[in-house]
Amino acid sequence: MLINVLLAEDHNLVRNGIKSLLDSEPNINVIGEAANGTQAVQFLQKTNEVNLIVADYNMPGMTGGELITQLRLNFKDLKIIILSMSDQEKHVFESISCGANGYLLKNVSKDELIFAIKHVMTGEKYICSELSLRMFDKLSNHAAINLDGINDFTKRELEVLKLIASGLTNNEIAEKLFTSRRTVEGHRQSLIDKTKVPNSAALIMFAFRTGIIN
Amino acid sequence: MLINVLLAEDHNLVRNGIKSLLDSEPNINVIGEAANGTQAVQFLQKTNEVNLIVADYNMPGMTGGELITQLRLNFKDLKIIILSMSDQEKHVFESISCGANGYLLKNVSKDELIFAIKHVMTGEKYICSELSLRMFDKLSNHAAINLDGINDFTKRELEVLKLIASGLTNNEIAEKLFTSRRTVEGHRQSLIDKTKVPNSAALIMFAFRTGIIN
DNA sequence: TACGCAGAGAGTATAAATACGGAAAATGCT
DNA sequence: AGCATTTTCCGTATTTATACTCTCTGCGTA
Repeated sequence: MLINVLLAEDHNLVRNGIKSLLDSEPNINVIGEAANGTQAVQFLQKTNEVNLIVADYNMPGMTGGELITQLRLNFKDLKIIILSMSDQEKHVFESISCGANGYLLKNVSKDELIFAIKHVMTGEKYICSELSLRMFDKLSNHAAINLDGINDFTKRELEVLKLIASGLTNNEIAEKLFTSRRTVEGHRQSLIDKTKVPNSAALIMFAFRTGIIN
Repeated sequence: MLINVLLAEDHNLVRNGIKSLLDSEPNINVIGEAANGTQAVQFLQKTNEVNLIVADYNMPGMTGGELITQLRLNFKDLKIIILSMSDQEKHVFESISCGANGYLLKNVSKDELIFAIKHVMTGEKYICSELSLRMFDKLSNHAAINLDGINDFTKRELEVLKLIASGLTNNEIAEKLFTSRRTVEGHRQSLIDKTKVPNSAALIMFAFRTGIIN
């Protein structure tokens, strides 16, 4: 199965490098190149042989999100892999939610790029390993503290904690729980004491990190 | 570069299947097989030619975590890839934190298995794409609100937001930023206004969910 | 049964956050 | 350069949170 690839990247040197990498792979054929989003769209309109586009997130003219949206709208079966220098989470989220099938950092290996292309062609999504591991770290940090068992809150305290997090004041919480404001304040206090944080804002941070809230 | 692999898996059929997959790959050589953790350790003690072990998480005799810990302790340079049917997060966390270099679900493709082996041999960690995407979903739930573009904070506001999150009071923040408490309060207020939340606790929640803080 | 202990509930006083209002400085756009 | 907008800054009044201390109740146990 031959995969026809369109390469969209504004820096000549980078584009040529990637092209030569892909050309050395028997099942992958770079049939077009573009230096910006507009060129890429024009190329796709001329021919319908492209299976997959590998596009830089940061190209002049339009943002990565705009490009993806437009591609997804006009070329339904086209697979889209975003190559980016940016490890900013919001770019990853934006790309995927706009319809990209893959998101790779520019420091991926040749092997990973080729695997990603083949994987995406099977209909799956792919996020590069480095980003995956970073997500893993983030999640495991949350989970790790949870296992430390420092936090033994009472049911009532947990109840109050969740209501604080949802933005209610002590008074409102008191009404909801049919008790007095002072009692709620007491619970809030013991939550703060137990977690050894200085105030409510930090309490929410703690609860979030430990996975009590999410 | 030839990679010598030890295959540890208690089900004969599965083990044979994986062996035939790997044998068809030119750079990978399955030099040993084991049906449980003990056999695997014995094999490794007899020869020091194994570069990488592909081991099932659930084998009789010892738990996955125990096996990994023991391998990591006694065979320092050995790369460890865990193959598992379990997508339970805690197994992934446990495996990686015990020293595994990779964690794959048993439904990975041949291509992904081979890529994972090569990737791990370069010294990197690898978690299979399906699990990565699941983590991504988890995190993107938090970040989804981020794309709504409600939040266009000024530099100053972001600075204040992070300090609030770290548990400082308005006064302390004021000192840190060489400004007055009233100014900080103003920033806090506009943060609350912009995010349309009722108070600071909810503000922290918002910031967390949108990925501004982590 | 008496004891200690932990959770729930509460009073008082102080510190801090929030609402409302407004002015100077910086910035962006013709 | 001129205008509108945003950002930064601050004052006063009110509401809310925090600190400290205390009682009451249920529960396990010596």
